Amino acid sequence: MPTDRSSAGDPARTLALLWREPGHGASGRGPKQGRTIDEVVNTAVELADTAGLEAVTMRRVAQALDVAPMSLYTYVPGKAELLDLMLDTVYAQMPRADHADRPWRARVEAIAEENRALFERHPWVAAVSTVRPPLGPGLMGKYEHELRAFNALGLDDVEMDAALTYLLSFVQAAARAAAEVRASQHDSAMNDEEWWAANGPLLAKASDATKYPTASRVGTAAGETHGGPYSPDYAYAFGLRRVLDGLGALIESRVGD
Amino acid sequence: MPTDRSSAGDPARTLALLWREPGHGASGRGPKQGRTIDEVVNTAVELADTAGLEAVTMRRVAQALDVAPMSLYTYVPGKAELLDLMLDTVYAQMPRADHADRPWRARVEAIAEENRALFERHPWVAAVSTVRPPLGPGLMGKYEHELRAFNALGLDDVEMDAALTYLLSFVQAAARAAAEVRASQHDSAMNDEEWWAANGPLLAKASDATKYPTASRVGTAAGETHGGPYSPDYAYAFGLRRVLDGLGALIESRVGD
DNA sequence: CGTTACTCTGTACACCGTACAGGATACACA
DNA sequence: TGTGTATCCTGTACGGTGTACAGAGTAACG
Repeated sequence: MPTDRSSAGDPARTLALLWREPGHGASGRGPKQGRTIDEVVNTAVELADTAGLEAVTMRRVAQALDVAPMSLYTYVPGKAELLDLMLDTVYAQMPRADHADRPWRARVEAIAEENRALFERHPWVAAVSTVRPPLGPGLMGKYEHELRAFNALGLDDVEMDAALTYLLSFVQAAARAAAEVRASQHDSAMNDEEWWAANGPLLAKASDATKYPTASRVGTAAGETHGGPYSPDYAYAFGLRRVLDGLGALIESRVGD
Repeated sequence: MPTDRSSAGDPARTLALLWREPGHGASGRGPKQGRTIDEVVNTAVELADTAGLEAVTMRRVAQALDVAPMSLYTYVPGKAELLDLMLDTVYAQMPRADHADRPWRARVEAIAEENRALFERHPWVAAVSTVRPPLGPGLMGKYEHELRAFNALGLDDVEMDAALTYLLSFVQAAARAAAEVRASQHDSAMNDEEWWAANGPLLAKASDATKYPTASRVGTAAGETHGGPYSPDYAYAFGLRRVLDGLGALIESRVGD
């Protein structure tokens, strides 16, 4: 359930919020705000971390801040912009250690790991859309940092962006799948093994192995190996190697390295 | 917004529905159902195709069938199971041409294209979760067909499953991104170019290019090349080459080919 | 000191999935 | 043939969502 992100509403207002420009209530007239934007955003992030993105409702955020729901709209134009601010905040908190002296594979793998850690600490991030990202300081710093991993590899600017997008898209897809697995185990009250045990026999009866020989052989082998129909960890490890090899084919065709 | 899928409720009931087992109202007592399950599912699919997944509500599906909303619950245990049936239905309609005589790259690329076509005809499919897929005839046929592309490449069963999962995950992520771009252009009343034109200058003022030199250089180059912040077509073409190269490194390490 | 801009709040609306109870229907069986 | 009963269909209702709107209170400006 990727929740809606800003893109609606006034882009200028959204940018001003992201960069914390003083605007809006700068005239000073009227009562001061009882909370700060950062308190609102941090509360929402904590709520999302502990209770999931679907728990981030204007009413619940307001309740956590001990404020009436409609008061939030004096801090933020709407929920979409709040999500933008949440995203940029967690982006800003990511580590930015310099990897310049390491070989390119290690650099790229480090970027992947940093993002994997982000999705582990904030699983809800995997569920929100990242086309048209929130152009705040958090994203800019992240983008700058991550692009550097692709420096001096013989790629042109457009290819650098594409390579990074490709890498991040893989990590996000893996994290999304992992989050979906966790969610399905949580709200179905039966874990993967139980589900597999309950569905396997029924499935064998309904579909016969003679009609889908490859599928039943491979599916059974994979299911037994992973202890369920899908293993996020294995999929990430397997996929990351392919991603690195795929980028390697491009990079090594450009520079001897 | 990946909507919830079954996994809740009785797995046996769901499987019986997917395989169209006669069960449930088989006793014949009472009035006959005025619609068929297929009518319900097909109506929901059409609704999703033309108006998006968020338009698929029990009320709207019922209205399209000229039936009271609660009547749907005599055909289907709930919305999650309806989604399972929708998914399996569109899976069943995918082409299954035999690619056995073509080289492996062409086979794998054909699988990618078939899925890309699926996501183009039914954009909502990209938004629903595929861990714990609906184990119906549609999915089984698809799985069987797609696994064959990885036959005789020296991969063991677990690797075949992982390779296919990796490929499909890429295509789905690309389709998701494409759908999100379309959605953001649709509901924000401004297309990517307008958004870029509106945000570019503001962004340049807020963030300065000296602080994010790589980001602004690369971002500008990519934005100008794609006519916006993200080009789904370019990302797909770029990514598919990397995916094939990455799988190639694995495959060619197993068999001389 | 009055005006005015601003914060905060309660109420209300349209929508969602679906639990529940009751009426209509048509087969199974005495 | 009459009756019991399983099933279909329906209307109403509940708790949830984001947020539009109107009003009350507050503090700085002219």
